[in-house]
Amino acid sequence: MQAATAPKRMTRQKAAIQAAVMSSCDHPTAAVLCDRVRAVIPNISLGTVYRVLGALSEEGAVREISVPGAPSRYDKTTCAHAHFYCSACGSVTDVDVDEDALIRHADCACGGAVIEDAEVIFRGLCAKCKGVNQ
Amino acid sequence: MQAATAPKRMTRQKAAIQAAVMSSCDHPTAAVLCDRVRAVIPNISLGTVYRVLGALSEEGAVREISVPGAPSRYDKTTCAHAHFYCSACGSVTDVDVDEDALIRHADCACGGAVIEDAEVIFRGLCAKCKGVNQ
DNA sequence: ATAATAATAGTAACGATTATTGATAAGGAG
DNA sequence: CTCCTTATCAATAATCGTTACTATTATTAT
Repeated sequence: MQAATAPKRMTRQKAAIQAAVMSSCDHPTAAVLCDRVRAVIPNISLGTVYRVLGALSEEGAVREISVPGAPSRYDKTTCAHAHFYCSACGSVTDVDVDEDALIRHADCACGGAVIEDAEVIFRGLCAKCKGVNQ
Repeated sequence: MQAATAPKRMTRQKAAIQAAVMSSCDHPTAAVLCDRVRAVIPNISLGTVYRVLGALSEEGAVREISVPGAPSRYDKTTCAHAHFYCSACGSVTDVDVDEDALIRHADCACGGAVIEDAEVIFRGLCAKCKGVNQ
C-alpha cells in the first residue's frame, strides 16, 4: 500500500537546508541560506532552497518571517514570537511578545473570522545603528 | 535662492490620489486606487500612484499595509490598529488591537533599539469565506 | 540491481515595485 | 502676463524576490 497523503523523500539538499536553518542563530534570507548550503552542495539551486523552505514552512519545521519591502527571513520554530527589523542594517532580531495572547485578544475583536496566524514585526533602528546614524 | 529643505507641489494627481485614499472605506491596493483616480484623471500612471503613495506615507498622511505575498494596501491613518487578511478572498479588515501598548511593551524587550513602527497582521478566513469554504 | 517517480539544477517567467526619460506644467521673478 | 527653472508627469524599461517549467538525477521500494 502507498501513503495516500504525501510522498516524501529525504534528499541531501533538503537535509542540508534544514540543517542550515536549525544551526542558524541569525535570521537568514533564502539567498543567504543558499550560500551557506553551497559550502556543502556547491551547485544547489536557489529555486530548490525556496521550494524546500516552503515545504518545511508548511510542515511547521521552520518559520517564514515576511519583512515589508525586503526578502523574507527564515527561522527555526521555537515558541511564537515577534521580530524587529532594523531599517538601517536590515538585521532581524527576536522580540519577546506574547503572540498567542494577541491572537486570543484579537479573536474577540473580529467576530466570526478564524485567525490562523499572526505576524508582528517592529521596524526601527537597532542599538548599533542608532549610535552610528549621526 | 532656493528652498534648502523640501520643495512640494500640489498637483491634480496628488490631490486626487490623496482624496481617493481618504474617501476609501476599504483598504485598496495601488492598482485599485489607480483605477479609481482614472475616473477623474483618465491617463494617470500607476507609477505616479506608487510614487505619491510613497510620499504620502512618508509624511504620515496615509498608511501602507504590507501583506505577505500580496500587494500592499493603503489606508487613511487614524489611530494605530492591526489588520486581518483573509487568505481566501484577499480582503483586509481592521482589527482593534492596542498597537501602542504593544510597542511600549516591546520597547522594554529589545534594549537600546528605537521602535518607529509596528505592523500586526493576522491571517486566516473571514466570516464570509469560512461559511463558503466547504 | 532495477524500475518507478519524486526531487533537482538551471533557467525562464511572473507580479509588484522602482528607476529612467523626454515632455509638461507649477510657481516665482521681472 | 511672460519667461525660466525645475518638480512632477506618463510611459516604459528595468529590478527584485519568488515561482513555474523541464530535462535530468537520485531516492526508495521491490
